[in-house]
Amino acid sequence: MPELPEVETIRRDLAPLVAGRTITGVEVDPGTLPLLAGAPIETLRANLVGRTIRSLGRRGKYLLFELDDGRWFAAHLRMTGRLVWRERGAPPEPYERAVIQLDDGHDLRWSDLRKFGTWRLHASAEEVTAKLGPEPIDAGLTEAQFRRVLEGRRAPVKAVLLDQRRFAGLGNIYVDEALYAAGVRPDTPAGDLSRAAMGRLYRACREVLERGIAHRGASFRDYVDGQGNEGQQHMFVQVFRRTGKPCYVCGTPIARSIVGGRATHYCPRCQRPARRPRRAGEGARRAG
DNA sequence: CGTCCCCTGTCA
DNA sequence: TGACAGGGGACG
Repeated sequence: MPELPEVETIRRDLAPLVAGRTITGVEVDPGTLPLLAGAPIETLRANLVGRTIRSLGRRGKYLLFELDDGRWFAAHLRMTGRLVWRERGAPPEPYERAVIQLDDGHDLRWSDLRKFGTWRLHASAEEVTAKLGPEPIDAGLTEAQFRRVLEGRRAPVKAVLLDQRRFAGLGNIYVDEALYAAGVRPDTPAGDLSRAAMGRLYRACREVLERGIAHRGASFRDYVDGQGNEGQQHMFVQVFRRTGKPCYVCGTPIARSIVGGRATHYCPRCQRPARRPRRAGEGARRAG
């Protein structure tokens, strides 16, 4: 469910509420096995209870609790996960699967309809982020570095943008929105994009993520922020789940297809195929 | 790389 | 009843 803007909104909500708090209890519904990826709940509890939370960070779509023993507790909400701050004794959230109790009388309530979310304890922050690419909104990510990730790739540009090892934080909503804003067709082989198109895409990725944060995330279905409230970004999308509705720019009906295994929405007129088709003999080239 | 799968619910 | 759902890991 949540992509970078949604996770960042939750982080900003919860960070001041959990920083400096000590964890006094951890309860997990035993029916929610995927959450711990096989690790015994007793082990997790032993490692968390008594620890004080130094800070709450985020990398890509991971929420990262920095603990006072130097370790990091990483939570990933996957499709339907929620994490909200509640007073102890408040009624359970819908599909509540786990509770982290804090020493100030509040709980972090973890709910997850589809049970895809994951919790894991890491020895270092680097261990969490080792497999993740840069975030498109990283201040240090230059346009040239962005292009380098796309260059030479035969995979659809949408698949490259969704691959968290290439770039961290983009998901299905923001990728479709970024490709629309850049005027790029999602199934274009990434390496076929012109330099100018890559530049537009670089800026579009940053803009859609920043706009998503400004609107506190997109609540199409399950997402809520750290207080349980919906975001606003779903009211501003240009193409995502607008299949058959007119493009806001040219009026052409928004098309839907499958790219990278995901439902994909685009304007067939505003988003042109690559202007730089691959030449003979270029087909086998690959980038590292 | 694409495909299947995890799980549970909603919608056509 | 079947298709589909803000994700990602395993597989071939």
